[in-house]
This record gives sequence, C-alpha cells and structure tokens, in this order.
Amino acid sequence: MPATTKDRILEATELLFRRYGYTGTGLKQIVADANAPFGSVYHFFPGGKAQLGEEVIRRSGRMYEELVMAVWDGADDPVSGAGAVFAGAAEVLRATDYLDPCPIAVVALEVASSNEALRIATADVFASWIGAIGARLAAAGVAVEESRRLSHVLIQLLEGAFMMARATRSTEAVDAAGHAAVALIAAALDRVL
Amino acid sequence: MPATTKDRILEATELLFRRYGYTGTGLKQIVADANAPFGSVYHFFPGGKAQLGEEVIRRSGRMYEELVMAVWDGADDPVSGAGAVFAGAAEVLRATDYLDPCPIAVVALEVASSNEALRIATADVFASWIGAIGARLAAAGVAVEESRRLSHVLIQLLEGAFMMARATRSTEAVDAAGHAAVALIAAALDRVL
DNA sequence: GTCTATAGAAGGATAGAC
DNA sequence: GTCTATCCTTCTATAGAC
Repeated sequence: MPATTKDRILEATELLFRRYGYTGTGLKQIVADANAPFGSVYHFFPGGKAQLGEEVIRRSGRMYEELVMAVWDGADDPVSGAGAVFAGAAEVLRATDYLDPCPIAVVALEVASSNEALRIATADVFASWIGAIGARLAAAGVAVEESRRLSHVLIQLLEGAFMMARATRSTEAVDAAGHAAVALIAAALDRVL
Repeated sequence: MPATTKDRILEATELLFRRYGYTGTGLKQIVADANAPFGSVYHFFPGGKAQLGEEVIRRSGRMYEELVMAVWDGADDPVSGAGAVFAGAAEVLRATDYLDPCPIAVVALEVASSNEALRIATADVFASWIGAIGARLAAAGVAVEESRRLSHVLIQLLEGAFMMARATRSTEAVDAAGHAAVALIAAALDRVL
C-alpha cells in the first residue's frame, strides 16, 4: 500500500469515527489501526485530536459527497438517482455489518453542543451536500427554493435511516426512506411539468 | 424538589446524554449535576454506567414518546398533528440553545457498533415509536403496511432534522422536514379517500 | 524528523468508614 | 444503606532519545 503515514492515520480515524464516534475513539487505537507511531499524530496534527478530527470530518465529508453524487449521476434522472443511492446504502449497511455509511453522523451529534470548531466543520459538510443535491434538483427543473428544501429532506431521510438501521440491524428503515425519497422527488418533478 | 436521588441521577444523565452522548458523559459529572454522592450510582445501578445508561434510554424513550404523541393527539388530524410536532421541535431547539430534543439519538449512533445491550435498548425504543405512530396512521385509514413505512419516515425526518439543526444552529432543516412530513401524510390520506 | 517513554488528568469502579 | 477516599485503567499530550 503506497499510502503515507498521514493518509493511513486519516483513514483509520475515519473508520473509527464511524464505529465509535469522536469521544469513543482513542488516539492509541488510531495509531494502532494505522500502523503508525504515536508521535506521528502530533507530528502531522500539532493541534492534537481536535485538529485530526476536523481534518477527518472535512475530508471524509467531501469524499462521501463525491461517492454518493457519483451514484446519483450514474442514473438517468433524479428519481432513479435517489433510488440508487438508498439501495446502495442498504447494501453497504449489510455488507459492513451495519457500520455507519455516513462518516460524520456520529461525530456531528456528539460535538454539536461541546466543540464549536468541530460543530462548524460538520455544518460546512452538510451545507456542501445541500448544495450538491440542490444543484442537481434545480438542474432538473425544480424551483430553487423547493430544491433546497428537498435536499435537506433527502439528507434527513438518509441520516435518519442510518440511525434506525444501525440500531435495529435491519434495512427496513432504509427501504422506507428510499420509498419516501423517490415519492417526494417524483412529486416535485410532476409540478415542473 | 421532591425527586428522589435515583430520579435526580436519571434526569441528570438524560440531559448529559443529549448534550455529550454516552461516552462523552462521565459518572462524576452525573453525580455532580444530580447533587448525589458518587456511591449512589452503584447503589441504585449495580451494573454501573451500562445499567444506568440502559435505564435512561428506555425511560427517556418512553417519556419522549408520550410527550410527542400528546402533541400529535392534541391536533384534529394526522396532518396537523405532525405539523405541530415539527413546529414544537423547532421551538424546543431554539429555546434550549440547540440541545438535542431526542433523548436517545446521540447514544443510539454511539453504541450501535460497540455495546449490544444498549443497542437493543435503542432499537426497542424506535420500535415502540413506530408502533405508536403507525397505530395513529392506521386509525386514520392508512393501510397497515404503508402506516409502518410512513412511521419510519416520520422518525427519520425528525432525527435527521435534529442532526442538521444542531450542526447548523438553525431550524431551517426542521421546517423542511415538517413540510415533507405533512405532504407525505396528506398524500397517504388522499389515497384512502 | 521518527519514534518511545512518561507525565498529568480524567475515566469507571470499589472498599470500607460511619 | 449513605457517603468518602482511593484504586487502576485509559485518555490526551509532551519531552526527549535516537
């Protein structure tokens, strides 16, 4: 693997954040998983756990957006695009033994009332996602205001579905969310015509 | 205050869980907030933090269900009931400086991959909520299967909206979720007629 | 500049005084 | 049975060897 020490630390942290969250993840566990010496954390991230956490949130938020939007763009229209995203998420959940498909959800809830810098990082990620989805809906003809509202809703359905699916260890919640997502987008597109 | 020591511990823990989650909440902070001696935790909860956590999840999940369903039942029909729930949640968020209105969300994501007993407790709470909402939708004439699917979706919208609202410190996400919830319920009721 | 050893604080848990 | 003092572990962070 040609990954640098810094990259291995970032990737190991992202995975641990999905499983155990920010407070639940220790630096010692991170360096163990990343096969890195302990000091490397402070070499690459002088600000310690907080700086590492912020970089992981922003980086993984960006990568997850690219991943999801690639699935979306692979479909013919927004309705089947959203359907593919939810179907893919259900598959990922089953394949990973219900590891959180979203890299920032646990951290976002944990730090919202306790760490302002990290909270802003998660807010920036959500804003970027809203922009990406909203642009696609608007391009399909949905009014700008409704596009923004609907992009919020799609993210909520996804995050809420992940929470319920992980708790119940079932993808029923994801299927229900996908069903609603498809219906809402179809209704919005109907109003365009 | 006539609350017993055990009740004060439970209430303080619930509040701390909403703010900092399970791993982010220390037993010392709990007894400090509850004005209780440290030993009381192990007196009332011999299983330690895990037992206390499970009781808090089940208890607060039940209380939150009663609270939300009381708001729902105070309205004339499911559409305005759901609308009142989301409007009330937005108001709570603003009034509490964006403390999580849901008592189990942070913990649910934190423990899903790390603590099986607590994970099951959160799953049981979600199942109870689904039953409560589904029964009301079915009573309004919605088919049982669709009632179950829609109750999943309403919880997802609520939880997803809380996550985004807390991260962005804005209730825009809750308003969007409420808008979608009302539309989905109205459409389901239209199909009944 | 890469890594080890350790400091200092906070975590959960327990023993035992009263 | 109510409470205090303490134990042991784990955490983040740092100092310093190499």
